[in-house]
Parts: sequence; structure tokens; C-alpha cells
Amino acid sequence: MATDPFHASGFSLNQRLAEKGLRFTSQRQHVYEVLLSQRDHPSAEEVFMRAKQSKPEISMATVYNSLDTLVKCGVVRQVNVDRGATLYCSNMNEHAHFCCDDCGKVFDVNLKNPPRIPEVDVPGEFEVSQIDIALHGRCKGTCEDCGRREDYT
Amino acid sequence: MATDPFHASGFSLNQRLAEKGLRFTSQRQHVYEVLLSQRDHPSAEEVFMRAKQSKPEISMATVYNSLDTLVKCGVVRQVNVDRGATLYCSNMNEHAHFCCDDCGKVFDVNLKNPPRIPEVDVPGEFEVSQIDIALHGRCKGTCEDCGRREDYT
DNA sequence: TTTCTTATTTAGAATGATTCCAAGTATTGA
DNA sequence: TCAATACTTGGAATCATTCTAAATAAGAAA
Repeated sequence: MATDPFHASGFSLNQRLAEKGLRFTSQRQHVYEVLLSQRDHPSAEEVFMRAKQSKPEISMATVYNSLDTLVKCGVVRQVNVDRGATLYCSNMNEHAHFCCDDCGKVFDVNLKNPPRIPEVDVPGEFEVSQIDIALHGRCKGTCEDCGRREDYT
Repeated sequence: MATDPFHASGFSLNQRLAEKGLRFTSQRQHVYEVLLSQRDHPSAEEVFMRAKQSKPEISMATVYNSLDTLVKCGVVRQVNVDRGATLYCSNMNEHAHFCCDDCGKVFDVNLKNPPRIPEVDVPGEFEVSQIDIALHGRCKGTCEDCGRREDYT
């Protein structure tokens, strides 16, 4: 990790966008950097607040647009664990999400090695492009505020 | 399947509720029957519309309450596949969900036999109570309206 | 480099989903 | 049968996301 991950990512983001015929903009790069610089699971609202810190003119609509675009480019994943807001995850390694039903926090958990991807009987015409694995339960004690269910991660 | 699934389920629902110290009400039973009688993946709104057909006085708030309760009792599962409304699934057998990113429809898909539940490295304190597996992709041609992305299932 | 085309951004309004609230009703245990 | 309280209701309130129309900026072409 000697290289600056931002510039490295800026380069590859540019490429990924070009492949899809999408434009490279400072807003998209910025949203991406916001996600890379704090690798938790923020909602769009949370991303918006972080993005505004160093780019106060950015708008919510643009954050949504950028997040959608990043997902489309395959550099960010959407995480839907409950009825609340969609969360975003910049960890593109194969992993699952553990969601604590008490405090609402989401944690990355690695698949055991070798990974056992579930095999399913999908009808022949179905073309699977991604598998999302979400675990639910309680993280009791792992976080201080478990049981209060206030802030999310 | 010779026995009436409704009465059978009413009995077991009553039991499940009692175990949790929750009350058996005609609304909860009705919502449960609505889910059992058409085994797709309706949203709360859709459940509300179906429930009103034979119980016009029922309210949206009660549908949400009932769905939450049924989920808490373990007779119904919540399905969160994208940013849209949460869906509900009354199939409690071990299975995964395939979500078509074109038309938005959700299909139950069975795990291969023997099922390969993914194994994950969760921190010791985490207590896993459920695993949700969601596949994304395209169901091209399986449904007539694929590519239009209008109604959901 | 200048121009042109068109994707993107912006603020704010609009919509959609879910939760909250206070008053009335029904269920359960005694 | 009665009391305690969980549940239901309709509607308002809130939260999440999408839409809109005008202004801006990126990338291609000249």
C-alpha cells in the first residue's frame, strides 16, 4: 500500500466509466474517494454529509447519481439489509455482510477459505451476475451502543 | 396437502404468537392468509390491497404491524433486494431469491441438494440467526414484460 | 483551440415508503 | 365479568428516493 489509493482509483475509475460510455466528473471521483477513505457502510445521506465537507456545492441528486454510476461500473456495491436506507460498500472483495438486528450496524465478514458459494437451481434462462449474502443476528457487546438502535454504519 | 392450510396455519400462528407474548388478532391472521394464498413476493402496499378485498376496514398501519409481527414470529421473511419497497415471502423453506435487474421480479430459487450454506468467519460474539441469499441478474424472456421494469412481484 | 453536442449537475419540488400519534377497541388473565 | 394493556385506525409526519428544468461542463470534431 505504498501508492496513493486515490490517484490509483481515479485512474481506474476513469477507465471503468469510459468502458460504459459515461463521463468522468469531479463529483463522481469525489464520491468515490469519500467511500474509499472510510470503508464502512454509509447511506446516501451519510455519503452526502461526508462529501460536502470538502466539496460543499455538491447536491444530494448528484450523490445519488454518482452512487448509481459507481455501482454500475462495478467499483461499489449496494447493500440492502432492512427497510431503512440503502447502504454502500466499497469493499469489492468477495465477502458477506453481517447486520446486527439490535444496533443496525453492518459488518463485512469474510467467507471461509475455500469459499463455499451457494449453488442454486436457477432456470436455464436466468443469468446470474452477482450474489449477495447477508447474515442477520446480534453482535452483542461488539459495539458500545448495541441495544439502543440509533446510529447506523 | 389434504388439510386446509389456512386453519392449520391459524393454529400454528396462534402458538407462535403466544410464545412471544403477542396477541392473536383477526388482522394478523388475515394478513398471514393473504400471504399464504398467493405465494409470490408482495410489498406491504400490495399486501394491503389484497387484504382489503375481503377485509375492507383494515388499515395500512395494521398491515405493517402484522407483517412485522409475522416476521418476528418466524412465519414470514422480509426480502430486501433493492432500493424499492421491502417485499415479503411466506416460503420458509431454505431457499434463495433471484432478482431480475431488468423487470424487478423476484423468484424463489432452491439451493442445490445437498445445500451449501456459505460458511463465514464471524467474530465469536456474533450470533447468526438467519442467512439471506440474493442473486441478481437477468431473467430474459422468462416473463413477458422483461425489459420494461414496471410491475414487481 | 474553438465549437458543438449532449451528459451531468443543481436546487427544489414531487413522490413513495414507512413510522408516528392519539383515541377507540378487542384480547387476555384474574 | 372486569381491568389492564396490547392492538387497530386514519391521518399526519417523517424519511428516502426520484423527478424536473435550467445551467454547466466533458469529450468529440473541426
